[in-house]
Amino acid sequence: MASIEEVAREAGVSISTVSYALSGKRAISESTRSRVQEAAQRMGYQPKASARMLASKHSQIIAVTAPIHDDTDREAHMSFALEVTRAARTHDYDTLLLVHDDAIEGIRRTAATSLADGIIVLDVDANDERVTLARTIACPTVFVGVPSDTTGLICVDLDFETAAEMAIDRLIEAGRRSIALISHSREVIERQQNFPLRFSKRFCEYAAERGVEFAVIHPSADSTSAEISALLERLPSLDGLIVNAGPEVAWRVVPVLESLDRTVPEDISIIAAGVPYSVDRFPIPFDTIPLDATASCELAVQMLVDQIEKRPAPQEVTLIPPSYVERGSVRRRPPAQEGG
Amino acid sequence: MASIEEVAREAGVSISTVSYALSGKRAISESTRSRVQEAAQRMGYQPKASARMLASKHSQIIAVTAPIHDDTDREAHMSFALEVTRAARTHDYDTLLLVHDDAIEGIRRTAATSLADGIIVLDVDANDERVTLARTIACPTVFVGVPSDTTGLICVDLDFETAAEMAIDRLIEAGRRSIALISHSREVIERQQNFPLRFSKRFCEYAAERGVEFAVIHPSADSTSAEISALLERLPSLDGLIVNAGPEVAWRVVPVLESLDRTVPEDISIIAAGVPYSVDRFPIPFDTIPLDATASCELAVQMLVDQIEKRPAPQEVTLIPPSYVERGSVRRRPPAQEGG
DNA sequence: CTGTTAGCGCGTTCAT
DNA sequence: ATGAACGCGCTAACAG
Repeated sequence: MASIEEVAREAGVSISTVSYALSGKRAISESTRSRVQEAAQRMGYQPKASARMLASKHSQIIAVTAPIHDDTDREAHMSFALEVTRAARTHDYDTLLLVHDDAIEGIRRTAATSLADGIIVLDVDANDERVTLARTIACPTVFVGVPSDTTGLICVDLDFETAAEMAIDRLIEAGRRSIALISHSREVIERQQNFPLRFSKRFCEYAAERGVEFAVIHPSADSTSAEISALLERLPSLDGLIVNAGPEVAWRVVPVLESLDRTVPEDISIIAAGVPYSVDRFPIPFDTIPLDATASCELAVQMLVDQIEKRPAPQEVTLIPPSYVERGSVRRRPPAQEGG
Repeated sequence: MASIEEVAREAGVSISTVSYALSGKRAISESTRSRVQEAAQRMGYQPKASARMLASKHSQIIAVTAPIHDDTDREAHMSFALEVTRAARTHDYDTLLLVHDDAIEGIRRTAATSLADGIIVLDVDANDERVTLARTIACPTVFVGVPSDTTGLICVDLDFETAAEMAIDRLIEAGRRSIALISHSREVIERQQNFPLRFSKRFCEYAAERGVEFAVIHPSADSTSAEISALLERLPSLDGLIVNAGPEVAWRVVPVLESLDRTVPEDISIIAAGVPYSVDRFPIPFDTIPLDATASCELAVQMLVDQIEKRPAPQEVTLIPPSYVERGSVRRRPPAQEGG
């Protein structure tokens, strides 16, 4: 309510002195500074956001675009939005949520009106329309996720390729030789959400490289049981599973396997990889290569703020190295009797 | 990028003419208006948000506070945040997300700096600290949820009391005489999140009124099975269940009942009431009295915008009448053989 | 009734 | 440490 002018009067100094005293952008004698600060305190002075924005050319607002599809995991979405917001606050930014069906409109508008100083793009598809847009607007943008053409973009994400390798390595180390990937549903794949694609692509390549038998399925929550049954018919000697799918699917895996007379982790060892939810409280907790929303978002916000504040952002794509958390769903198997 | 001045020059008129032509707040001859509009279009003119805010004293921004606890249902949270955002856009407002641990700070700051024109409060506890704060700030506020003392507040929510009655009535109509409520976890209750309290309170009152046997349990996801077993020992003739709990609990109910040799809906009929998630794809879809995020949020935003734009908001508390959706989880039971 | 001039809102920052 | 210009759009008051 109180304006800078009233504070100035109260403290018996000029307006600019108040501004400098409070912002610290110029040296002010200790006595005046404290008088000013007390006056500001007393009157509950808060600079009007609009005036500050107009004068400083910074809104201290970051727009977050998170389009919602029917198949999006809202829980994961919320976690990322939450973490972006948290991280932004540590840099003194607020976040504007753009979840409208027309993401393009929101981005264009917030950028064109200088409502937002920068943009965080969540849930990136391989050929995301927001990619093209990001190149045309003059507003710092960071993608949490990696589209297929990253030219001129700044992207942050878990290193899904290495995660896939790591998961396979672990299973092979445990003596597993027939490994399947339970990937995301067909809808997600068709929409070309990119991290499931990247993960499954590298899974296939690397499994072939390492010379193990492998397969990929794309169940939805409803079809989990049927798809796993079919999988076991195709790969009767299946002894390793990597789960890179939504929680609804993931948490049905063990019950389904048990109904098919397979024990976990003895008959079949399981790793959840690149999943943003916690698998602690599953019937059998899975070894996990977590998709850490906090880490991705903090890094993304950091890079965005660097861009906004003109610190040069060095590289286009930053991949976060995966980590491995053991919880007992992978067990060493005695070497199979060779050749039957 | 282009300013109003450049548009004025391009169109060969004064700045104010441009403003009036674009805002429509005064009549402008058709010829000039179209010239102005074309010029604005051509130059991609968008008024700078900060300047507009400063001049108009409106930010066109609504702050949304949604504190996250360990036990909050992030999916539901996201749905509400999403719906508020959608609704806000239809009134030409954007939404600022306040999920910081310190909700108070966020509210105070956005209100004091006039960053936000109004505030939507989600996930309201019975004695929510944000209630006191809302009374002290001069910023329009609407609560989605009803705290215990609503003096001077504007609140919108599902009518949980009537929902409880409706669920009981339905079960009694179906010949059920021993009804339990599966309520939210103990953590939620201890935090005094208010709608579970309101629902279970009315459930007990009304069940007693109607003269049926009743009980309430508060399982967490992990303890669902154990708590339901115990419930059946306490109420061996249990034949009706009302579920007002999170999805993790809800979706375990049927498997647990089946493991205890109870069939649904024959032995035990079930209604999900006041839940914000879809129960369509449960093993057995439940009859539902939905907690409709869209309806609540649209109404809340409408009332907030009315307040902001000084249309008088008449009442303190607006309760949305519940609706009943049949999906086949309630079945009429032949009248029990009286007295054994 | 249409168009213009002028002043405002409120911090920030340069030049003195 | 201060006065004054500035950022940019809105709108009341005035003129044609």
